[in-house]
Amino acid sequence: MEKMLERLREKKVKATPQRLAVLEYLRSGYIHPSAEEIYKKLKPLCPSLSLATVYNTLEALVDAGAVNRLTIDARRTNYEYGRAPHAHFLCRVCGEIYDMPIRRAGAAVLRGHKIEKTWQYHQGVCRKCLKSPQKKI
Amino acid sequence: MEKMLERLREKKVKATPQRLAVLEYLRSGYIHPSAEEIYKKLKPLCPSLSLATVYNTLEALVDAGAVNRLTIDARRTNYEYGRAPHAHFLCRVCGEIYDMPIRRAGAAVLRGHKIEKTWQYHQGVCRKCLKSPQKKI
DNA sequence: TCCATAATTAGAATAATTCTAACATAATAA
DNA sequence: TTATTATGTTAGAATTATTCTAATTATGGA
Repeated sequence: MEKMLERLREKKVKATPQRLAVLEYLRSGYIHPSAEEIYKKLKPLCPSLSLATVYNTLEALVDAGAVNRLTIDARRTNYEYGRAPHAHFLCRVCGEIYDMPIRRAGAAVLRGHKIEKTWQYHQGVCRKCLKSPQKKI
Repeated sequence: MEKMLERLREKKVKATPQRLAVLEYLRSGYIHPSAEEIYKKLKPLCPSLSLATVYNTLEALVDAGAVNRLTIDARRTNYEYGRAPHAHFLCRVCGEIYDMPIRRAGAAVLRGHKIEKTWQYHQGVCRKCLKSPQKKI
């Protein structure tokens, strides 16, 4: 946690109570909540908290590398504490997200979950944008 | 294309002009448009087309296995023609999506694109839902 | 402590997606 | 073919996740 605070300081992200609450909540388990879920969970503990702050905070924490943004579920964006790289599994019945080991694609059962589809997503800067000096990268 | 029509017939998906137009558009290139983009492209060719139909059609085509739904970009859902499995790359500067070969995670340059982050997503039915007989799976 | 900057807040605005209900079309039965 | 039924299409309204706005408040450094 101390390391994380240092990392935030380096990125000029102020360690406010709201941000620490969000970060601590994400760190508290292998969970993948949406912004709304985080807000509902923390609101009783931090009554002044607003949903906009949760969104702002998540953005700041993602930018600082402390939190991962998951786009596995088209209905909402989910977030997790930034641990070692791993894959994710979304249940198409209940919507639950599970952590998974990274592995090659292919239908199978892994950790008891029936895998029906697999995607691999990369993000970065494309070759066009790498060449165009007008946009800040 | 004939194979695809058969597959649709099997799934009881009627081959309407709107559906064929969407499928043909997706098949016409290695493209990853959003519902809105598909609508704007096809509206001049098919003036009665509505955006709701594009959404309905995409849902039917995804269910039939003819089209893939991509959740790489949190701002919108993208779609592609169902070809052989491959990975995707999202440029964080311009938002363009590129097809990529499947490979192990790790930062690198691939096809000229600078990869900064990688995710692997699986979808299916989780072990809990596999066991619960009340929900239809 | 004071100050400048950055963060928080509530509520309004936006935009992607889904829903609704009327109408149209296609498939099936008679 | 004609009638019947099921399915698909449509426009516009509704919903909902997310972003924006502008006023207020808190933070960290001097």
